Amino acid sequence: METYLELEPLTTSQCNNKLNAVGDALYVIGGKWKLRIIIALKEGHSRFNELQRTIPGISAKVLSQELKDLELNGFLERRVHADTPVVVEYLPTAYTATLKNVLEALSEWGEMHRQKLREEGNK
Amino acid sequence: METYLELEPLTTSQCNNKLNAVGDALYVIGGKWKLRIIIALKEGHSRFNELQRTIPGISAKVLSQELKDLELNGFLERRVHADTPVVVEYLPTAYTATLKNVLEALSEWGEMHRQKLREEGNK
DNA sequence: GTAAGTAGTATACAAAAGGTAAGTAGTTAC
DNA sequence: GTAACTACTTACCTTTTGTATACTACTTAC
Repeated sequence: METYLELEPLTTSQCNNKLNAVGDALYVIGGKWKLRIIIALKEGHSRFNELQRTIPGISAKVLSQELKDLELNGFLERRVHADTPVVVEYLPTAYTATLKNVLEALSEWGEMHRQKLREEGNK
Repeated sequence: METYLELEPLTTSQCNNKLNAVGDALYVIGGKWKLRIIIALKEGHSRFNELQRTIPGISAKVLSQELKDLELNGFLERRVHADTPVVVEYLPTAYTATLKNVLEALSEWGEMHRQKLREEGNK
């Protein structure tokens, strides 16, 4: 369509692919809690109440919803141990490991951004 | 606190830092549209209606809101050319460039995820 | 028996995010 | 003058997300 600007590195369709890919990613790992939960899982927190304590501000209802969502999308396995005290474990799957680069990039950028805000606050 | 698992690479405070950093990042670039708009800006689309055409599904209201937000957070510069037909340009700033790794990681992961979904659909 | 911990669900409500449709105010084209 | 394009704003509505509180059901501790 309108490619009237001198330097446009991507074609319209390539640009749309990139837009869609980022959209797809945000669709499954976007939102306030998904990545936080995934990080907590990767750190070894596997029990419901433990996760709720680890992630500040999340309610039982939202945690429950998000865990179901993450299970549906293949990011975790819900393992129920039907022993005397019923214990439920949420464990990250191999697919979760594919998010490594995303998590690193986001966490690095987030730290950098926080640093920037701190500096601006001191002005 | 509970470091009962054999392999826990981060301390509790390091884990919290990571959680917070990702939270900070999602706070400014999360949501349905922010990254899409940033990508469109980086592709050289700079005018309001052009952006609206480039980003499928966004309304004028939401685009307007998000542009204000992005400007406040230093991701773009709003340049008004007060010539006869008033032209407004939205231009990505140098700070936007710091998102490079984040965008690449997200777009790569998104493509991979889409591929996975396609394969599962064919089963 | 009472309190606290396990893993949640139910219910009601509030707030935030996002979407629709129309309007404004000016310019340009025919 | 009428239609279309520029860059939005406004009012209203729906959907999503989150909060708060209570409740189930079972176990362990005192």
